[in-house]
Amino acid sequence: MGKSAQLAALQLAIMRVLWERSEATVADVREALLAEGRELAYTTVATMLAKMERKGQVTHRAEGKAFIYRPMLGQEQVSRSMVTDLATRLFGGDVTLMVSHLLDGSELSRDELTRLKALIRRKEQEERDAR
Amino acid sequence: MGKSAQLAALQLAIMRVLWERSEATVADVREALLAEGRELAYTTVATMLAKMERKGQVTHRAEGKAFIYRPMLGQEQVSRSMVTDLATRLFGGDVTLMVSHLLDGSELSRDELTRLKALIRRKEQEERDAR
DNA sequence: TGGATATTACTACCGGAGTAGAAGGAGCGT
DNA sequence: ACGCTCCTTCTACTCCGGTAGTAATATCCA
Repeated sequence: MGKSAQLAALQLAIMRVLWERSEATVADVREALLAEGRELAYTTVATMLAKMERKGQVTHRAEGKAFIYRPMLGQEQVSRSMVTDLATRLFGGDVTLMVSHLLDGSELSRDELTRLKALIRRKEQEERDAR
Repeated sequence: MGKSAQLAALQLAIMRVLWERSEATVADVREALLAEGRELAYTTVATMLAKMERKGQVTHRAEGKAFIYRPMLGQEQVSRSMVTDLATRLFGGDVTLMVSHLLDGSELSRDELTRLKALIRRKEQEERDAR
């Protein structure tokens, strides 16, 4: 059973950067966050990464003077556990309720709707195969 | 614009009790939480409710000796904002990704799948109407 | 009326997220 | 060799969620 990995806001933002680039220095992460509107001191990012390493969420190796950080949690794993956790806490696990709120809370392009239908069809297929 | 209402774990659990009963005393809330496995001291629940009142999440009126608390946030409102907030933080707002993880992370009955299809059809309809 | 009981009010504490300054080391250009 | 810049390390502080004890107060019952 995959352990439940909950990440707080900034931690998640940092992870997203690491996931995107596979690995990154403190400066890299900081710049990426800056580009999305989060102005943080260099040391703030460094401190966070150190704390996250202590918890096993990331690792680093030294390369020259700087540290290069890599994620230790998969995006899939984190996403899945955070999503299902929220679904549980909010709706007692009723997925349709969750999806319903998701749809209501956001504008959807026709393209996205098409993709959603495809997802469901695939899921139905799996369902059929399983029995 | 409905403001984004984020609730932490215990706060949400308390809210769920209030939503279910419309209103409740501290003892009521405590008992409900106890019934779902959270053993908390009476004063813990009271403190939490007081803190939540300071933030405008609940109100109370005195009736006899005890306070009766009522929620000040709608379940819809909170659900929607928490779900869309997570979708943003996790997938940059890509709803299909979110749904995808939701589907992968849980077993779905044929019934649920049917309901999901209905949801999407309804959404397509809205989309069409809107333009 | 007086004591037991239920309820609120106040205060305190812990841990974790988030934030950042100050200090110290390493490398580089000139 | 010197100073500048980039980097890590250490330390500290604030805020909030969660948790609960103790004190004060109201209520009810015998």
